[in-house]
Amino acid sequence: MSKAIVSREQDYSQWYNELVIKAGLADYSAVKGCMVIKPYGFAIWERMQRALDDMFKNTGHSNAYFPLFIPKSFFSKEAAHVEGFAKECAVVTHYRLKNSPEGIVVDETAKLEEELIIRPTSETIIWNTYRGWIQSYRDLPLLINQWANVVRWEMRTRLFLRTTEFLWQEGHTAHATSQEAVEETLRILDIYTEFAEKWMSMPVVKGVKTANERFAGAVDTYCIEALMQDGKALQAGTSHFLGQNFAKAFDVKFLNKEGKSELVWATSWGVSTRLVGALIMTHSDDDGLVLPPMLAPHEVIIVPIYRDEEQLKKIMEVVSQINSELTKQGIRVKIDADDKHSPGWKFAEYELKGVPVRLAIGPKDLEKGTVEVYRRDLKQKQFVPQDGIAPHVKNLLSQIQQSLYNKALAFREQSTVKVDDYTTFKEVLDKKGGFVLAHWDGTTETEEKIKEETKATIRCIPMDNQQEEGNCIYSGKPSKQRVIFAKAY
RNA sequence: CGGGGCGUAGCGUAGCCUGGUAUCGCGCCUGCUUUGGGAGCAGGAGGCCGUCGGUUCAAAUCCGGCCGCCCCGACCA
Repeated sequence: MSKAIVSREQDYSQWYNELVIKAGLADYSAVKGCMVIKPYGFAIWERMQRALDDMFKNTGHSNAYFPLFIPKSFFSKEAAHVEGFAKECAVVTHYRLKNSPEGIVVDETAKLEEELIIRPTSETIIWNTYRGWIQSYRDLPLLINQWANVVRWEMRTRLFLRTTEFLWQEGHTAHATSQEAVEETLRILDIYTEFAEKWMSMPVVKGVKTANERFAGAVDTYCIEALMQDGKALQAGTSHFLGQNFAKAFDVKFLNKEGKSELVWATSWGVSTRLVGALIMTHSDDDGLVLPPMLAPHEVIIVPIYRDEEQLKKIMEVVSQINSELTKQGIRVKIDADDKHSPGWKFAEYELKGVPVRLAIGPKDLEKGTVEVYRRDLKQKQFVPQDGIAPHVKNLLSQIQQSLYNKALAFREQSTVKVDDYTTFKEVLDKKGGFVLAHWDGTTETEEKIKEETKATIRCIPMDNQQEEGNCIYSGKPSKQRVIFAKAY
């Protein structure tokens, strides 16, 4: 089977789909809109989970687990929240099947008294629970995260980027004061930023969503926005300051130090398996996946090259030695001494899978005491002495991690333009895409109009945005700052 | 839900217009030779041509219904 994939230039979305399938990250499933995450794809997600989980734990959060099902009545308690999610909820109405002449059918006598919603997010069930957990200021802050699956019945799906069921983490915290809750919201936004930039080598813009793009039920939604290689923006994570909206809806109060009863302040925040899609679209090329070492299931693949068993044995002595040196440095190594494929096949395969560094060791290396070192991102080969290989590779991996970030950042910078008139605005979005920095009058009406006419939305108002007098690109009304417009995933 | 495309071996496909024994490549099995960029040769296995119905002596091919998937758009992380 030829595993060559279509080029990005030819058809970007086909490139993406083929890459996901051929690199063995995921498969389509028997259920429309749902995917099977295959071991290699899941391994990447597991590395993401571990890194994020450590960061959450280091900032005082604990994991817990809440039910998949949410009573329908819970959902209707927060008005904006229901409205935001009502259109995409899967609903469980019955709890039994039975045999019939037509085969297995739903047993109509087994109807649930109250329908259960399959969680699209867990605010409601969690806040209903928190009511029982919080009585006094001593119970606060309550800092909880859960790793879970959620279901949102989307009209159109795309592997990792938008599937009907997806995996994520959702943090839900309760605080005594508004200020504390806002601080938490921003602390998490910083964690997401650090994760995206350090681990994924993916530069992001931190910002605030406009009213239009805000989470249903939030007072403020903060986000990190990344730019993909095709010039489209991707929201990589969100952190919400929920104010007292859910506390009001679920009557969650605490007694403060003065013995007075107050509503608690809340946050919620999440990132999902969508990040795997973001990772793919940020770094990969026409030969396949390119993974940043810190998230790659294997940082190094070692391919021995040999003619016969005897030679393999000799080469494997060197391979084992190198493997143990690398492993001692904490590097994740895979050795592929399999006889079923030729070295050439393996080279292509591990390039497709994005393994950052490949070491090839053959008879010539035995003679010369060298190793062929190949780096996936730049497709460069060099011969390096076996002596001192571990520090060399260690250094190379961190160079790759940094270089991927630099490259992605350079791309984003060159794809970010300031625009001051609507004609140019449309032209840029049409031809080039990318982030367009433009003045906006702050109204939802203008935002909607622009969206209708150009398909571009306001991705965010960047944090610490430079204040600058100007006129709205659409209405001409005065504006104090530029916001980021882009077409988005 | 609208528009487009597709359904033939595990995967990718030809054949369909103009009906008559189902094509090719990859993969798989056996053997030998190979192995530093997706190895070569020889032999072999594998098909209710998505599904239901119609037309016909005869249907992968023509006609109709249904089902499924992918892509583009509206909705959204």
